[in-house]
Amino acid sequence: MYIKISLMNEFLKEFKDRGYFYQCTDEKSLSKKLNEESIKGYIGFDCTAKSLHVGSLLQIMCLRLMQKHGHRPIVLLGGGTTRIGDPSGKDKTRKILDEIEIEKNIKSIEKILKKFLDTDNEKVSPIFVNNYSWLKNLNYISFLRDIGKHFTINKMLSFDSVKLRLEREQSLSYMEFNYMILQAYDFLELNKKQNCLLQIGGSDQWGNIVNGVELIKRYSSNEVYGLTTELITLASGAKMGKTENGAIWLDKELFSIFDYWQFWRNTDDRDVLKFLKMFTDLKLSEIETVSNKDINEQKIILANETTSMLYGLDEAMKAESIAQNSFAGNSSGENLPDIKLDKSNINNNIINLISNIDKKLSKSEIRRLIKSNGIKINNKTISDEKFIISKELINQTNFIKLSIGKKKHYKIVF
RNA sequence: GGAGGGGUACCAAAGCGGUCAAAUGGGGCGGGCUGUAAACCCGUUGACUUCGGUCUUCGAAGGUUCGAAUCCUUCCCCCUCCA
Repeated sequence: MYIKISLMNEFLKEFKDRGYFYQCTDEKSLSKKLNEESIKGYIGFDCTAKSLHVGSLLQIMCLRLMQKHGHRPIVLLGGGTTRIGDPSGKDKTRKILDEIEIEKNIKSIEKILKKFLDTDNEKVSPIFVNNYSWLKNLNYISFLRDIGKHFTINKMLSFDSVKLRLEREQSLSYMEFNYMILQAYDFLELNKKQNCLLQIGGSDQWGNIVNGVELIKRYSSNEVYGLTTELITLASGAKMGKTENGAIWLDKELFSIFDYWQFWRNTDDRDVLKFLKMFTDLKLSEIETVSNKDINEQKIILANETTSMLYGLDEAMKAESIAQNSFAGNSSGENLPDIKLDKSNINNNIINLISNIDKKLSKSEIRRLIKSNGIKINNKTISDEKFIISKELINQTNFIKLSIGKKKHYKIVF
């Protein structure tokens, strides 16, 4: 298993050095292959949501890394498999989405991926495929005969995705049970049509990936490879990219650029170095230099790198200056993005005003916030829930600054 | 198909006729300490409120009762064992 460093392929080496690597079906042979030629490799994305979130970022980084080393990524948008639902890591059967929604999701997800990937260089530009195009026409009987015969139930039952579900006594439908076969079939299809030799996925995809590799071996005797990435565990034990208020979306409509920057800025000390390696383009040698800096500076670098990768340098800089401005003591909030409110909010009650800004907050919650000193107007704590937003509060430049807690600041323009 | 167990707030889990808007833990939120970190401490965690209260919640629908998360009936869902 051990490979001399000198012989190890550059792509694989970086894959490991950056902490992506979890396991590989045949590392030595894959390394050799990658050294010999430029190959195509694929990653499948689920299309249950209208956007991707930070949880998919590692996979996206893998696609970028392939490009960087001259290999061509295939992005499989699971229009077909999303109709089934992957049981891996799930306790319950997911909602099954309707077709129109899935198609919509696919389009917007593709758009996001294109922001991350190099689409100009023809040799490595990503190939987008939708497995619905081949899955929809499958004939059940011939599929069972050609593909189904290569799978034994005995083995399928031994895969974690199935085993765990059964052990926990949660039901697993026959439909979901078939998911792994379909994913294996996807790989076969991509191998046949695109000569795709590699599938990358999260470590929870190992079973599905191995199935594909073995199916191809049996079906066509081709040798293909599977590679999985480390499951990202945060120091706090929480899941990466999920907060109480929802996912960290890679789409400014769903999650603002500033909040995205803030997400990275607020990284746990213990995760900073790991994230710099995983989610930035900084060279490992640069990261070493960075890691000697003050921890908060490191976080700013991390936030700038990740934000500019998705939204461009200008936006990242803007976010940084907003942050500096709103967290540096008694700033006026000048640089915050404008939130326009109707003039009728002048002379309105503070509770109504906040409720108009953040629809998710109930009035009871706002009252609670006021009681516990969580609300500020122009940096002054408001302790009276009957407080009226008077004209006098609005400053020369025609806005007021509203702070909810320590981290949420709004510039309200009338 | 038969026998049993169970469905309680974001999650887990108590309650088993009134004192239950519902113990406790986790999570979340706010405050304190700090570094926009962690750990720790405090508060809070159904909605609306003129702060007096009012309204809606314990799988669903009915019923008994002055009064139900708690008792009864029917239905739906989950699990275990037997066939």
